[in-house]
Amino acid sequence: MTEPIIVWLRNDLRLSDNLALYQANKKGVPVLLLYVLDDEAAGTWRMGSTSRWWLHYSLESLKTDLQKLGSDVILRRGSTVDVIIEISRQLGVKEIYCSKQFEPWARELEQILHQKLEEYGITLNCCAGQLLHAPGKLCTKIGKSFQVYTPFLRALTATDIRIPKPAPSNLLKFTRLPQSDTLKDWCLIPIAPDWAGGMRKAWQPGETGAQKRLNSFLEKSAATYHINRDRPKQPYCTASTSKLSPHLHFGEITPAICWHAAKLKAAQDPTHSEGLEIFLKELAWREFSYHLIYHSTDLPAEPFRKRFVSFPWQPPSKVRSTQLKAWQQGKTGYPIIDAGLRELWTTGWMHNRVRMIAASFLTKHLLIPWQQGQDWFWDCLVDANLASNSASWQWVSGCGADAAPYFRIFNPVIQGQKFDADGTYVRFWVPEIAKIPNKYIHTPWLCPKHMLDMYNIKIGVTYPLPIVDHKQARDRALEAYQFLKSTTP
DNA sequence: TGAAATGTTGGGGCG
DNA sequence: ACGCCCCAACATTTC
Repeated sequence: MTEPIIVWLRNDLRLSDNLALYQANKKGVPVLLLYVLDDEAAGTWRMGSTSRWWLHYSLESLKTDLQKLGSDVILRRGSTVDVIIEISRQLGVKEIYCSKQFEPWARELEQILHQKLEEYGITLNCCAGQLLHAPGKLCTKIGKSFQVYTPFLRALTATDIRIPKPAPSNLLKFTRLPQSDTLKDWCLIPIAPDWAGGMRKAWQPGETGAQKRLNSFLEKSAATYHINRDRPKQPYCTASTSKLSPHLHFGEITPAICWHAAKLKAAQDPTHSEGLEIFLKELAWREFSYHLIYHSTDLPAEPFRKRFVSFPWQPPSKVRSTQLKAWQQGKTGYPIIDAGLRELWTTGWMHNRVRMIAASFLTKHLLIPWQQGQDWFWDCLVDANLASNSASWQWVSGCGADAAPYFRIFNPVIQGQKFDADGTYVRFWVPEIAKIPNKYIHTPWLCPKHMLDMYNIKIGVTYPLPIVDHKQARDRALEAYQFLKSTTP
């Protein structure tokens, strides 16, 4: 009886372009797929409730796909190291394949596992795949890591992107399957209360859903992506953006697949090339985030630009907690911000432009530390990704790599008027002010009283007054940022 | 992948 | 006819 190879699945819940699976399967011996839910290893960054919701359906979808090949995935909870060693010894496994993952805790886990397995004479093969290039590979001419996005992008596009591997057409069956949990055991989806209605409406987790999303993006949205990506219009519908982020995060599709598909489409149809150029740049931002967290493992906790360590954030207080809560619940009194936070709460996702506006508001108008926003996003986002989340929060608040300058403070009114000119987005997510005409949809507090009376809207009662005055908040933020000038970089 | 303040220009109304 | 003022519209700079 041949002993099987274990393919330890992590954020690579797919069959196509899965290098670990592909290489293991080439060996011609039975392949045992294993997923371990290990909250301990992830520590602070254990999956949030929304990610867990996604995970449930992503695994379910994977199971369905595997069943078509007569296979399945073993589910276990607990310490990854213990589980893998237990199963390996039980079945006499000599070789394990997995995808490399680059979160600091995941790298640590990989290292520990590697050592432990060595003691038992078991080999751990970590394959690349979740990124276009292994972080650490791209560096400047003098061998340093990139601090700025544009040169990083140049280096990235100058390098060949690997060709995706096909999904295996058959897997050797393994009959002596070890004990497995069921998805139900893990209680990943909410029962009472069931808060996931909006998520179900918005998403189809899993590899099939990911491929559908990519295809519909390439067909329907890519041509105008460079223009429409900044406009958060239609809720739930195929948006002007790709909405691939959660699929990419869970590895239901790889950036390499997206990259080549976009390149191919642009070559076939030149009218799509301008939009697709921008799409590729967005994939590169994702890479850049991983590049940053690879070289700065404290990125989720500490400002990249160290002079921000002593930045005068608003100290914890009752006022600050109240403001944070208003922001989280979408009750700041600024329609575009409230719409964004409510979209996040309902669907587990927020449009990119709105993420920037909302993050700028939290860190600059409210002077609340970016980590607080990061934590909220971590728990609410279906695409919660340690690298992107921390790099982006730092970017917005001015302390990140190649960050937005500190004085770039979004005016939530102007941003709303610019990118949600007809108020479609705001009206959907903030229905209590939906009847207000366009002219005042982003400034309901300026709407003439007789109109508000007509619509039965009471600003300060049925919809909040702005929790801070824009001008005052802006001046306060600029003042707070003043000290950075005198500090050495 | 800003916004606001400040500076400049040029057309039109007007004496 | 001409200068003056007003103020968009656009450009520059400052935060």
